[in-house]
Amino acid sequence: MKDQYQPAEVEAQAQSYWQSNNTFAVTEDRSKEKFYCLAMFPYPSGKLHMGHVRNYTITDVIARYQRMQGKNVLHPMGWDAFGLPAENAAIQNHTAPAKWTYSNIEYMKGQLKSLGFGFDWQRELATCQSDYYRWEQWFFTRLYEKGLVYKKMATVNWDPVDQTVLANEQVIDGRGWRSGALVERKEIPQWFIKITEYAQELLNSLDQLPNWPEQVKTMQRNWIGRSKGVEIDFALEAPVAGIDQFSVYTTRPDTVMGITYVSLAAEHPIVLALAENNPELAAFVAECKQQSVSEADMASMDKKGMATGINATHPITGQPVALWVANYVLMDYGTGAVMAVPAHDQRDFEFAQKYGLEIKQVIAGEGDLSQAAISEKGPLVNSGEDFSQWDGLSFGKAFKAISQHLHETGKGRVQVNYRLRDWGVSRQRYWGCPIPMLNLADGTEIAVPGDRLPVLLPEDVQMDGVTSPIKADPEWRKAGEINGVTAEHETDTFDTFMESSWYYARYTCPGFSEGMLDKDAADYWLPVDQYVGGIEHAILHLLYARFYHKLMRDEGLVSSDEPFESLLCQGMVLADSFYKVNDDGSKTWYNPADVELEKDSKGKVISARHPDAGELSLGGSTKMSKSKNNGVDPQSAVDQYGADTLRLFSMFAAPPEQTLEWHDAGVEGASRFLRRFWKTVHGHIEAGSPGTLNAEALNGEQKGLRRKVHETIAKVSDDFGQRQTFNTAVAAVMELLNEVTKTADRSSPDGLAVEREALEAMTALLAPIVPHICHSIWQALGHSNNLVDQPWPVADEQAMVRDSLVYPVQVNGKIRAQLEVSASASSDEILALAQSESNVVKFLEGKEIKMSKVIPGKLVTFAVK
RNA sequence: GCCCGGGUGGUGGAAUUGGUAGACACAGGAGACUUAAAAUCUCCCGGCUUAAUAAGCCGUGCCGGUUCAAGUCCGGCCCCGGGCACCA
Repeated sequence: MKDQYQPAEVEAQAQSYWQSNNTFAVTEDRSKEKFYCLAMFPYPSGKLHMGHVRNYTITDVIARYQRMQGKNVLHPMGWDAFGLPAENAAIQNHTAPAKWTYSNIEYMKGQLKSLGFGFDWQRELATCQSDYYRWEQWFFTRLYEKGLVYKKMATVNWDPVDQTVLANEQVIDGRGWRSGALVERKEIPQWFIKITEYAQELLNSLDQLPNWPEQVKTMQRNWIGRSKGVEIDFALEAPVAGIDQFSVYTTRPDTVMGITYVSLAAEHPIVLALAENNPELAAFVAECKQQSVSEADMASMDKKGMATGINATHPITGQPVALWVANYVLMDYGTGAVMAVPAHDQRDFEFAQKYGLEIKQVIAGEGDLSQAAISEKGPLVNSGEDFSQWDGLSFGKAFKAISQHLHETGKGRVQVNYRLRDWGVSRQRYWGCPIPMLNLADGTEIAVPGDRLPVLLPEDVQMDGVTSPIKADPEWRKAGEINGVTAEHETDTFDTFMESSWYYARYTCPGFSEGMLDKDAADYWLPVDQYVGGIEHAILHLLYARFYHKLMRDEGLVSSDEPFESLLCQGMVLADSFYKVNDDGSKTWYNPADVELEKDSKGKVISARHPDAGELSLGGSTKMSKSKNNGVDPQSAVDQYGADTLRLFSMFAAPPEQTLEWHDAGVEGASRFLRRFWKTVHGHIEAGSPGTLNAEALNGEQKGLRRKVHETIAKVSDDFGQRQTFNTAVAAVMELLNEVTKTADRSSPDGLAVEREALEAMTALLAPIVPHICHSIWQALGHSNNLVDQPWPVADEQAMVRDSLVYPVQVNGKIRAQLEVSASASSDEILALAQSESNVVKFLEGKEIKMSKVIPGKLVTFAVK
């Protein structure tokens, strides 16, 4: 063993050992318990960032820990390779998205290998390869045949200058990111998958996921948003373009007597018909179209409306109700019409105040109706002469009575609704999986027949920055004739969530060419035992993957109901961001690595400079992202300190669920610890051969060290296996090394035996986190087996027994003394001793003891008056 | 705006079921070793009272409550982060 720790050499040696022994390749070994450990696969954006390092270190630690428990562990890796950034990069760098993507994959794969992650690389897959996406196409055609897929008009962001559809991310302050033109809403035909048919099951089976964070389940429940309400029909006073009625949905039928107007979406057929003969209304409709489709933008914009000039009839009172057009009502959600009760809904209240509409209280409650709506539920009031029997009813009773009345008069029905909307999977972009549909000259469409799959995406293309190459190429569209009718390929591609919704299943049989999944392999490995990924995926990705799993189950491809048995959502890795405002008001973001910081005496950043750009503004600590250019490249840390140091630091810096604010400082400490560990082992080996450990023959100090060893084993096992708090596990091992350095006795064989036991335990406990250095040390300690397969150490209860305990003594909740007592002392004995402690006596003197108690193993407490 | 999290020393964090707030580190300070530097080692390190110790008081975003005891539970607020369906 060398006396100096040399990470580059140690890491190269361990990595080549694993590679030549094929250590991480696994098969369906039915003699062992399986464990499928999965990290969310990366988008190949160019380089790894700290979020990746954090994510894959967590799964690698869990995978290696489970393997040391004797399990057959699958830990695969692949690439979420389709997506928008490839198109942008291709335009910028005058290359093709495929070429850019493949070269990123190659580079990032090298980085992953240099970090020593134990992936089974034989199972690597990239979603942009046709042997992957062909099965996604096949599956979509199956869903189409089953009636789970349909086409409808849906709204997109339209850039009128570039004549192109924009992603929400590409709309900045209502304008297209490249053209700067005001974005418009546009309706185009798009494909949808009926996730709403599975809404109830997706909701119910959340209850069968005890190992998912409560936070994520709550978010998904709210997203699905099951509600029970009433659909109510409104008749128009006079038909408009043949339409004589419309419907609204409400969860508050108890407030119907307070309806004073109804809001329609700008795209509502009634509004469109009226606008034809009303230029003012047409102008307002056009104005409503000039905004982004994102819900966040909708909710934060100014609420605007305009009276249509026509009335509907209140379904119960028969009174006229004014019809308004409002910019916050969207045709895509629900019925495109909303009943308004300004007295009991805050948004309606603000709208009514702005336009001077009637506010009619029909629910009793605390509050001032000239200031705000009373939105809490309460007893009904002002139901009117004909319906005075409803006055005083609670919400539940009113719901029943009013929905019953609507049902009997044929003007409404109780209905369960979901906030969840069907999954729109059409994208008007090039770098994605072609949607396997054929558009026929007669206006109908059919699925691409199985013998014509896959529909290949050409990779050798030129991007012009505006039109998708497959949309621009008439040759690509040509699909011959079907039953004598000319057919053309659909030129839209799939949402990339389609690929990430089933990759976890394909890892079980990545080379299978007979079908989407090899059922034997899929049934052996699935469900995933531990899934780890960023909290930002808590809703969309995880909901779509759960949905896909149920679709695959119903197709007979998998046997389980849920894809991910246990979920760990790591917090985001944040980094400081820095920008400069350009002349046109846009911002240029500078990478933290290139920014010089000036700090005050307390270490707080007060200003930032860039060598070229000069003084910068502070953008705060935000999620590492391309758009803010604040990704931190882990490569420099690997080059300087080695992979183990980076792995150790990223596990030590914070618990996994918590956001991690990245600062370079601190990595040094992890490196120092590894050097000390190496040096201690080296010194121990130089000191001579240990004797056989004889627990009975040890002196007090040796017993003390041994107790610490076994306490640490117990603590780390709990932290890895149950709590998943890797930071405290590392801290516990650091404490043990401090103890070894301080108290190890190298002058006797007994002392060396205790130290040997401590160092071997530390090596095994740290192996999942810093596998390279542990691999070397394990060999240096005379072992010839692969540490990866070494059984996890077990704490010896006997070694942890204590002779005496120290109790803090509280009087009225304040600590007044520390009391050392024999471990066998009774509560009464402990109380008596505590009462005679001089500093305790001081606070008990002349007072009446109201309560005294010993909490075994914890503390002694008195309450006095 | 709506849904979900978070806020503890100069910094990252610890405190697992209401029971010793600040483990373990980073940064900083003092010293040892060294011709010097790096590395390493030792000690100090929330605030206040005190020469110092003993000891005491205050202290976990803010305000209030429950309890012998609150970082932890309850009510109200402030700030920060994530998601909001076409970023992945």
